[in-house]
Amino acid sequence: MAETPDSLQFSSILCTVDVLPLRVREGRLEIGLVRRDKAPFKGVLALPGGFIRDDEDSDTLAAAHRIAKQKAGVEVAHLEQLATYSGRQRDPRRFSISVAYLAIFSQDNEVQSKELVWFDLSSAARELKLAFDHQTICADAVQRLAGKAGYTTLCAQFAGEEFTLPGLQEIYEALTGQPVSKKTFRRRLEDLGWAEPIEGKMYQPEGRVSRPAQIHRLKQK
Amino acid sequence: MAETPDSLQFSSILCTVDVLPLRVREGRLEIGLVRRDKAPFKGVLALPGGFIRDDEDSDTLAAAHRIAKQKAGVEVAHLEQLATYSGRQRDPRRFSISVAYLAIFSQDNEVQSKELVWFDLSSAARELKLAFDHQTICADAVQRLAGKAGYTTLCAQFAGEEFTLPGLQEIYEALTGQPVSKKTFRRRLEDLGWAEPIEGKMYQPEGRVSRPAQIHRLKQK
DNA sequence: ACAATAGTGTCTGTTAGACACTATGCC
DNA sequence: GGCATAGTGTCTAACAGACACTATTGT
Repeated sequence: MAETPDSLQFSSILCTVDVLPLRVREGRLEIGLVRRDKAPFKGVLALPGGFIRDDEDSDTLAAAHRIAKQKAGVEVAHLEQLATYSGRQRDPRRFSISVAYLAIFSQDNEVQSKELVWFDLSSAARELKLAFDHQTICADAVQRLAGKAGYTTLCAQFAGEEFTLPGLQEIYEALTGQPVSKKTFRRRLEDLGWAEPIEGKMYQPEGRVSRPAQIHRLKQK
Repeated sequence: MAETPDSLQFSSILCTVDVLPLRVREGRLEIGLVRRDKAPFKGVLALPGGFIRDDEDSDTLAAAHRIAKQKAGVEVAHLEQLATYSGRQRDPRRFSISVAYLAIFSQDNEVQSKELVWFDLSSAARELKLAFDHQTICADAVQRLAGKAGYTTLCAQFAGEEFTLPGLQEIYEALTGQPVSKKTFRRRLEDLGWAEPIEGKMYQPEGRVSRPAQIHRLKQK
């Protein structure tokens, strides 16, 4: 790694982190965007982001945590690195590097933020005009989420501590964009074996006239 | 992204790229490492890497290309971003960011390099003492390669322009670490449909007494 | 003919999905 | 009982893997 003289080690590269605030509402996968209040791209929709503070942040994950908390007001359930975007062209000012993180907000505690505006993620990736290369980043996120929904506990991150199987399935379908048969979904869950029922705890929404659903949680270990 | 005053935009963050030179030889997935000739970690095995030159490199991918070419001597068949590693602790000098790239060298043109020393990747990830957090990076690479071997053209990148199905299967097994039944492997390939035989072109190694194998290539489009 | 590897045909156990059925809550 | 949703049983068609078979080369 150390190939260049010390004089080169202070670079003029912009080091930033962008977060993709994500949630599932009413069966739709949504992303929270902000309207930029500064140049460049003033007034344009963008991912929330910020410079890495090498004095405050211990690493880029910590920077993502700081930015997510600051923009969303609540603690993020799960942060996961998506990819890093860079180039001399992507920021009109100069060469920039941005490490992008998926920031998953669970249905447990609603985001209360005046800054964030929520959009359907796949629409944002296809139709919205976003600042920098943020549209590309959103498109990559769609891919990643669909790919990992099946064989990881990602869906449960969106759900929160406790969840019902119909609720989890709704999240799964929002992430993949595909409907699944109820039986198939539950069988796969059974096989993976990372969920367990909370004995005797049921979920019945306000004024809903139907059989209540068994509440589950992630197994520890 | 622009939240801080201009004075903060020149950071003292070390921006680097690390490449993971990868190849398959005799059914083993190997990684090429260098022995560092400078501090920190002088004399220790490490991934080849270098600082991002914001004047020469158009982005981190270009930087990875430059470094791969420089260390390996030949053109790399495929470069793919793995992840980004960062922190105030990982480099003893100061806060550093490193974007890691998988650099796949095909069996078409052998790497001729005095600098690179080749190790079994999974052993390197488990047993070798490497500089910085390079051991973690190698472990992540093992995961990524095993995961993507099945449903992408990754194996074909290792093979090169033209390949035989037995050869491709050997690569697949090296990446996943698992044997596959010949029938299953070929059926999957058939279903995915991204390979096609080159009519009439066969492969017969020097002095091998056996039926020759049909040579294939990737379909365009 | 034989050794060695390429490539195929077929059988069988497993799995995904459709669909119909039962269960349980509130009115 | 009726409605709505939760959860299960079962059948079928597709698929994966094992294994044995055929094919093609050089000696």
